[in-house]
Amino acid sequence: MSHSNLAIVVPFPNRKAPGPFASQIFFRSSGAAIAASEFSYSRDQEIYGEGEPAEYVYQVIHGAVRTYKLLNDGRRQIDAFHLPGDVFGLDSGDAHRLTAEAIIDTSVRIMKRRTLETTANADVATACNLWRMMADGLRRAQDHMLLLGRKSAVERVAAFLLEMDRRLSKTGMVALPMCRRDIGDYLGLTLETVSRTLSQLHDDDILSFSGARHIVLHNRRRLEAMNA
Amino acid sequence: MSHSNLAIVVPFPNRKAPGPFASQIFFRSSGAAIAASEFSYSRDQEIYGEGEPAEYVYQVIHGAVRTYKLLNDGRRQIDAFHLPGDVFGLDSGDAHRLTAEAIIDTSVRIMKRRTLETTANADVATACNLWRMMADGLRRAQDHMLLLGRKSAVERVAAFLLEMDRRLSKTGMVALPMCRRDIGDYLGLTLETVSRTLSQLHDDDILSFSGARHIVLHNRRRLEAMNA
DNA sequence: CGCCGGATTGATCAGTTTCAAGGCATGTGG
DNA sequence: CCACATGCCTTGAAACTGATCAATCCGGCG
Repeated sequence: MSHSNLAIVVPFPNRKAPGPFASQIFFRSSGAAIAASEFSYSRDQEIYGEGEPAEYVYQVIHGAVRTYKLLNDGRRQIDAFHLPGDVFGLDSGDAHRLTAEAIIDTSVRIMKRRTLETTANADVATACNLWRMMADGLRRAQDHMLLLGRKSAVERVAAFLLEMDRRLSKTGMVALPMCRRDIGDYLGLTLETVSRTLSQLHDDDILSFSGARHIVLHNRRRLEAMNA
Repeated sequence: MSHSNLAIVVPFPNRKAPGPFASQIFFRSSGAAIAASEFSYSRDQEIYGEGEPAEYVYQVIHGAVRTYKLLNDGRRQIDAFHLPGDVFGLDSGDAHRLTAEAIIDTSVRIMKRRTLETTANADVATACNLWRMMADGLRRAQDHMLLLGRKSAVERVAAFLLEMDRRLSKTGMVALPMCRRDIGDYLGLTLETVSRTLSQLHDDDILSFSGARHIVLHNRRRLEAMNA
């Protein structure tokens, strides 16, 4: 799989983005070609650190990745969860502005930034796709600022559940790769508040559990109404 | 001034960005040319609304602009304040995702998105500048998510003061164009909390007032320490 | 079977919001 | 030129939401 020819193609440009930097990257034998390799990371392993030179762009093959920022005293804000198909590490000038870690065992495809830049300079389609991915990231960040700045705990958790349902629900079941603390650090809440809110939604028959990380949504409409 | 030839040029690519979409746009007689016009808006006038087709990109000439999102019940999150030189309206695919309003009487330079796109397709320098502006916006959003999700009221206000000091302090005096409510809606606080926090910083001799909207910072180091 | 990390739940606490009153500056009209 | 109206800002007191501290509890795994 490594060192194959690669081009960036967005299969359905008009479809709603399924997640952060949502465009899919597919292998293709013709057209602009970019060398790519596969890498694997185990649970909690760092992929890159804030401030490190940003040499590569990544696409999740399977697993899940969190990107975050820290304050001196350890407070953490998770910027985004990256799921299979998502591209991350594209934001960044010379240096990464976030830390990226595997949430669970994860494999990624990596591409050299420089190669990507060169390709984008020559190939308008590639440039457009990169632009679209960047714009998606910005849109997500803007929506998330509204959540962090103005939504209540229930509204945040409802938004999170709907996002995850949309992005990783296969069989009507949401299988969360991340722990309660990660969810809290994504939503600007404590893990206890996340847990309490989920329990409350369970009591209200809006969802049910099969183990803490497997959730079935029973009433998306009510969740959407809560999302404000 | 209207319908002059225009090209996007970043004067000091390596300098720290002074604000959102910080690159400066200058008139130039040669090189890629884009028709631009000037427009004026009075205090509180809407420039564009969320959901409207995004036909233009804007650059503040003088004045100040807020871009924000609303929830159904009127809760508001201000995404950014745009000051002279700043470009806004660049995020957006076909439709604006934010509402833009003049905070005070404001004049802007407008450029057609399509023209800009066409130019960017042909001119690598223009494309790079657009990319840089977009990346700056994303970086700002990421920093702001950390603030909204994890910082205390004092830390938020300290961050705001340092940002405004950097961006619009001429004579050591920060002349704020926006009211306390705007500041609150930017920082995810109420206007009362903003006011109380500023009073507290005044009591601690970190700043002084010449009227509510003219602030002199006396101890940037302490503010920076508070910024966490 | 028992261990261990993660999750839940409870009780209390703190920070911020909310509600309410009053002050100050600006500008307008008498 | 002054009085008053208006909008913004400050300040106070009380209420509330979510955080913190502290036990369990549960489930997956050795």
